[in-house]
Formats: sequence, structure tokens, C-alpha cells
Amino acid sequence: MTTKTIKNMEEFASASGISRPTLSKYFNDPLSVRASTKATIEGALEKYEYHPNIYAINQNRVKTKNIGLVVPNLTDPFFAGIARVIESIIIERGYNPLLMSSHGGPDSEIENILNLKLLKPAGVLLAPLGRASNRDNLAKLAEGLPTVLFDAKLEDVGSAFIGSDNQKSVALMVEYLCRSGEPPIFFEMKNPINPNAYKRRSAYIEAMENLGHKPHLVQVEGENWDFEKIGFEGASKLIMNNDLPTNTVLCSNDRLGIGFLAAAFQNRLKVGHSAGCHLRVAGHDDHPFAKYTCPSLTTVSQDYEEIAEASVNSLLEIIDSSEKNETVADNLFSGRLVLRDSA
Amino acid sequence: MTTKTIKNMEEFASASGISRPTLSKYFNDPLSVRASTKATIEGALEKYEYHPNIYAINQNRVKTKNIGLVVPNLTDPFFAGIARVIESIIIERGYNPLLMSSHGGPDSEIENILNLKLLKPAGVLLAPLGRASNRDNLAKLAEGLPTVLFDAKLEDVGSAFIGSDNQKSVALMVEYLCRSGEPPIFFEMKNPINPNAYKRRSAYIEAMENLGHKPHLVQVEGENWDFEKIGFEGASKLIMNNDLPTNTVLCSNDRLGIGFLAAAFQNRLKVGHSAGCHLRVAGHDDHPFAKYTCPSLTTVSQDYEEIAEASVNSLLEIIDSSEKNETVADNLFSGRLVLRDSA
DNA sequence: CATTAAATTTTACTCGAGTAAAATTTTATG
DNA sequence: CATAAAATTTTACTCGAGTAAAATTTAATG
Repeated sequence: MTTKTIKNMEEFASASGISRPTLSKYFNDPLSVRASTKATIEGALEKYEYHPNIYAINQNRVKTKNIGLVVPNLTDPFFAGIARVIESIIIERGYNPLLMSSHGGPDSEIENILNLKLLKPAGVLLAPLGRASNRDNLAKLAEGLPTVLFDAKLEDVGSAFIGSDNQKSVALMVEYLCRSGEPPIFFEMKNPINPNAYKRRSAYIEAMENLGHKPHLVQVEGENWDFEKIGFEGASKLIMNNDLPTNTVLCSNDRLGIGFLAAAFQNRLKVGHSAGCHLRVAGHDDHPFAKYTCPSLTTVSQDYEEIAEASVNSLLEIIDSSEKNETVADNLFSGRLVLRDSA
Repeated sequence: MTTKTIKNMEEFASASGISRPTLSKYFNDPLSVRASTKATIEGALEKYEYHPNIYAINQNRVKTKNIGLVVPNLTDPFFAGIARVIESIIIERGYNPLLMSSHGGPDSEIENILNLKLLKPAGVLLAPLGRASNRDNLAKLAEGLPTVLFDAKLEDVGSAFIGSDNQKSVALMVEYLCRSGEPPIFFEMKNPINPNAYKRRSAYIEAMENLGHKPHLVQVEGENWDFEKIGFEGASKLIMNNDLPTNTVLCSNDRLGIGFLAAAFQNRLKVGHSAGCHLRVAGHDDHPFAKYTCPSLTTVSQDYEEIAEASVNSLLEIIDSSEKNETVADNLFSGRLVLRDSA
């Protein structure tokens, strides 16, 4: 038990009897050395405590094993959830995730990417803020840096996009609602920040028209990410002014829906599809709390695992191919209808 | 506009006419050089694009400007929220936050700290998992590394603790509930992971006894962090078996409360303090969605800013004082009663 | 067992800063 | 304006790996 403390690879080389360059090779890829050598090294690693110095390792590398993961807002359970899944996949693939949130707005988004670039990452997975994003700036920063967008797409930024097929999933929901009751109105923000919202809006319109119904948009004010509040206040006004043309409401996302449900409850409107209910409300995203709203929220679920896996795969593909401007085709996943009590 | 690309400090030194050691000093602390020198450097920085190489900077440093921020679970809005506030304070103070989540359990918590240590951080802000934490291991890792615990305390780990004064805040709520109606039962998990839960339990018992009431604990099964689900299932059983001895329930935290409210709703129990209600339900924490539950949840709010600020302050104090085993006194903040519709 | 291919070791150089000590310049002070 | 104090420059060394090239050892193959 000579638990002598090892300071650097040099010392570990003499302690283990393996040359430093071979050790270096081992730490970069344990399988790149002979099995017997690997065993010797791992034996020594158990005996001595040694970890390569991360800073020294990366100093000369043009590209590190770091992968940036930038999301708009970790306070939003959707992003917290997907970030968590993506992180574990990145680790699984032998990379090191660096998680950052752009909650401070477009400037903070740019700054995140700048800070990341100083860390010479192998690539970046970016869920952009959306409309608010400083697109030109992002595009410039992403040049030469393998970048995959997920959740929201920005034209000319990054070389791949993974997201949900709003077109399909909204159509799914609209069809269900029409089939089972009155055609829905669409409850959304007037100027959404997230591009998905625009896709959902037009998907709603198209789906309604396809079914021979007249689309009806209800657009509430609100500029920030405080969707529950925006939904609550918008719905409250709507209900008080008796402005609801039908008994069925499709919300652009679950968080607006949660606000809507709260407003309905406070105004003694019974929500649900059973007899005696005044209103049906549906959402989109399958928010983690959608199961526990009152009543539980009918919605469309997005498969976190699927989106996460596809995003990481695309990025690693681009990193490995090392071809300059490889562009991978968009990858859209269709949601699954989740029927609960609210609609 | 000689926008020649600068590779290293050497080149920037000749480009700017300032010697490398002085530049080095400037980048470590811009105010440590003469004002005129500072101006010259900053002029050159606008003309040339140069950023010191982070890895080279930190290679020789015993301590970097990194501060680790480890929370149990970023999917929990409380931690997402507080992490966000802490991050911005850390940046404000000139440090660089490294955010990690221990959602994978005690092993992942240990691994987070290990990974952090490789990055030679100036200190760590740790919200431990709690009972599940590998305490001995954490204590060993924290030795010699300035560590401040927040949210949950572990004996002999870290040199300071910042959290909420459960004793006071629970008493506040119990008194309110008793004053305004029937004394509450306490709805909680049988074996909570979080130490706060134990403090709240005994605070409840004490407060009830002080008021001359008999405490009544209702303890539901559940081992993980899926509190809404645990609350929902526990409450459903309770309601179906007609096992509620009073009409007032104090939940150990808001997430359990959210589950409880959903169960009550699905069982057609009216929750609230107005006439015709069957049940009063209160929570603890002021979860971001507590405002939008049905009915909105009466709870105790914790001041994120306050806790965040105090945590960072304690840590920086310890870092700066550089005294070996300085231990700062615990710092407990008392919550504020937030009265809403549910109780 | 000879031959070849693969893996490892040796040697030597690189990367981009931090930093200490001595020499020099600049600024502040009286 | 002389002098002391503060800031800067010069010089030179360090840190902990990555990595390329040549020399050597080991393993695989027939």
C-alpha cells in the first residue's frame, strides 16, 4: 500500500512502469492500447491516486471532449427535463456536457456561446430563445463550430435541427377535439417568442380548414416566459368578458393551459368532457405537471428520450465527419395524444 | 484596421505594446494596473480579438475562479429557480459558476464533486441530496475545499449552512391554520430524503403541542423525488378510505400539496376556506406553480434571493479568508406566510 | 521459427500562460 | 526638482500534458 501521491503523468509513468506517451494514449482512449497494457495501467490506477490535469490536457487540443448544452430557461420543466436526458446521453458517449441557460435573454444567449467557445468544445447543442435570439450573431458564432439546434429552429444557424412535428401533433389534437365535441378555438400569445408557437398556430388553422371548420385565434398579450401567468390573465379576461365562442379551447402549450385552468377554476367554470362541464381545455407538450392539474390536462406528449437521442446523434455525426459544412436533414418527431380529463 | 488574428498573450503583448506579465496581471484583475495602462490595453482589445486561453490560465493555478454549484435535481422548480439566482450572483462577483445536478442519486452527487475537484474550483455550493447522500464520502471530499451547504444540512460536511428556518415557518403556518379553523394534520412522506422534511415534522409536532393540540402525522410511502405522484397517490388512498380525522391538511411541501389537491379534485372534495368547502390544504415552499393550482395554494414562501445571496457571501468569505477550517455559523431565514385560496 | 505488423518506448519539442526577481520607468510627494 | 514609492518591463523558469519521429519490443501469422 504505497499510497504515494502522484502529481503528474510523469510520476505516474514511473510508478506504473508505463511510458508517458502510452499513458497519454490510454487516457484518450483506453482501448487504443494493448489489453495487457490496459490491465497494468488500471492496476496502477487502483493503487495510486492519479487523474490527468484537465487544463493541461485541453491546452493543446484544438477540440476538447466538451459539448455545450444551451437551453433558454432551466426553470421551464420541459427544458430541465430534456437537458437532463441529453446530459446523460452525452456522458454515455464519452463526452463532457456543459450546461448553460440563456434565461437572461438574447445577450445572455450570445454570451453563453462565447464562453463556450473559449472552452473549445467539440460541438454545441442549442435550444435557442427563438424570435428574441440574435440570429445573425448566433449564425456567425456557430460557423466552424459543430452546432445542432433542437426544440426551436433558426434559419441559417447550425447544421441540423431536431424538434417536434407540430404540424402533425396539432392536427392530431384538433381532429380529436372536433370528433369528440365542438371544434376548438386556439389560445395563444400574440407575439410568441418560441417559433414552435407559430408552427402550431398555422398547423391549427390548416387542420381546422381541412375539417371544414373556421379557425378562431384568441391571442393574449405577454412578452416573457411567465406562461402560466400570461395564460391565467388572458383567460380571466376572456371568461369575464364572456368572449368564448365555443366550449373547447386548444392552448398553444401546457403552461398556458395550466394558467387557463386556474382562471376557469376561479371563475367556477367546470372543465372536462363529462356531463355538466362548461368547457374543454387541451394543451400541448405533456408538461410534467399536466397529470396533476385540476382536471388533469389532455395534451400531446413529446418524447424527451427520442429528441435527446436524435440531437446528440446528429451532433456526434457532424463532429466525427469533420467535414466542414455538412448539413444534416431536419428530424421531426410526431407527438402522441395523451387523453386525460380536461378534454 | 489591422485585424490581424492574435494567438496568444505574447502576440497581444507586441500588438498592444504592453509587456506580457503586465497583461497577465490585467486579465487577473483589471484594476491592479495603472489607469493609463488599463486604457491602453482596453484600446488594443477593441482593435484586436484576443481572449486568454482558459486552460493555459488555469493550468498552473492551485485555485481557479470557478465555483461549483451542485443541486439535487434541476427538474425541481425550487432548485432550478435558486440555481438561477445563485448563478447570476456568482457571475456578478467575478467568478464562474459550474452548474451540476445530482439527479442520478448519491453516486452522481459524489461524481459531481469529484469532477468539480478536477477543475480546481475556488469553492463549492452544495445542496445535498439529504438522507440518501453518501455523507462520509462527501465530508472527505469537502476537506480542504471551501464548501457551503444550502437548503439541506449534513453534519460535518462543509463549513457553513444556509437554509430556511423550518421551525419558525411551520409554526407560523400551524398557528394560522389553528386560528382560522381546525388544527391541521401533517401530510408527509414516511422516509423523506430531504432533512428539511424531518425538521418540519418536529416543528409541526412542537407547534401543535404549544397550542394544546394533539399532533397527527399522516405518512405516505414513496422513496423518490416524484413528490406530486407520491402526494397524489397517498391522498387518493386517504380520501377513499375516509381516513381524514380533520378538515385541515398541512403538507410537508408544495409538491406533495399539488398532488394532494389533484386527488381531492378527482374525488370531488372541495378545497378552500370558504363556505361549502370540505377541506383546507396548505403547503410549504411557495412553489412557482402554487399560484396556479386549483384552488391556489396557501403556503410559506422562501426568499430565493436572500438564501442565494447569503450562500454566495458565506462561500466567498471562506474563500477569501483562506483560513483552513473556518466554520461560519448557520444562517437560517424565516419564511413568509402566503395566504391564498386553499386554506 | 522467421517475418511482419502492431504496440510501446525514447527522445525531444510544443502549447499558453503564471510568476518570481531584478532592472527600469513612471508617478506622487514634499 | 529630488526622492521615494509604485508600476512596469525584462528575463527566465515552471506547469502538465499532447504529439511527432525514430528505435525497440511484442504479438500475430503462416
